[in-house]
Amino acid sequence: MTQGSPHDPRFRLRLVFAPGEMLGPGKADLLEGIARTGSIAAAGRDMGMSYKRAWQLVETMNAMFREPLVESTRGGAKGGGAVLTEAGQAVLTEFRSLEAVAEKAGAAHIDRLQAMLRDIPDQK
Amino acid sequence: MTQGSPHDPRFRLRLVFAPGEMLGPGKADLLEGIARTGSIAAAGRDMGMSYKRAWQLVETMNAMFREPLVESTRGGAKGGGAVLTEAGQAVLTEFRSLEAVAEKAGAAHIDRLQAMLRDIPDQK
DNA sequence: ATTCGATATTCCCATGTGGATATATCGCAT
DNA sequence: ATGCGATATATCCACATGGGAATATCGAAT
Repeated sequence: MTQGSPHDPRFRLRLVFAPGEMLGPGKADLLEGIARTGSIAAAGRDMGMSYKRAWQLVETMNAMFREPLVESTRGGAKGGGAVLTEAGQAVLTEFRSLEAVAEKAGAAHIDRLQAMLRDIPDQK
Repeated sequence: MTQGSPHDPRFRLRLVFAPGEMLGPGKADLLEGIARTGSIAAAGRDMGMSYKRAWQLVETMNAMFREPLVESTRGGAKGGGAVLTEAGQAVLTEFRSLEAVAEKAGAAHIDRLQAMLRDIPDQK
């Protein structure tokens, strides 16, 4: 009887398309952060991720999809920044929807599994 | 238009109940292997996993659930062995069902994401 | 009593993942 | 011209994860 809001921390879903080509919560959160902050560095900071790692994730995402998901600019008044491309928005939306429908579909199973745990965590 | 049979390698789902308490494809495969072979070591070998790791996974599973999922015996004619308890069977079945319904529910989203890849992997 | 095969448990080490750090570059604003 | 802030990129290193190997233990069968 636990209802899964957009981000249920219990439920993690990852798509493995090929070795080294995967999409999961980490990259999704990063895309979200970039969309919100307009910066790779700021997005990384917000989720306690080093800039190096954040940038690496962006690089692999841009490489694995037909069109880049993140567009970045250097220099300028604010030093630069990054924004989601149309493809980036689409991927993010699609993945979030996937998470939502998948978890909703499996909610009953998740609840039954959780009920079998020794110490049932605070539901949410 | 890709149909997800029981084990679609693209789709990986993990439940994170608490730090150190998670259930995903690895443990599920191991449970399956134990049920099939009647041995922790054999199950580990079958999936290229060291006995040490297989045993560790069994240990954590037995610890995190109210009742142990795997019951093991030492000594005897065949040296010993391991079988799934009723709880073990239930957890395995429940998790496989979860994977199935979750993937089926998200199939359209998965296909759309895959279609955006640079090189579309061999569907299956 | 000895053998046998699997579980149980420990120790050491290779590996790689990612953090920290340093540096270079860019372009607008002042 | 200089400063600033973010991207871009490489190098070094701490740490955790897990493999490999070694050892002990168990219980039925011979």
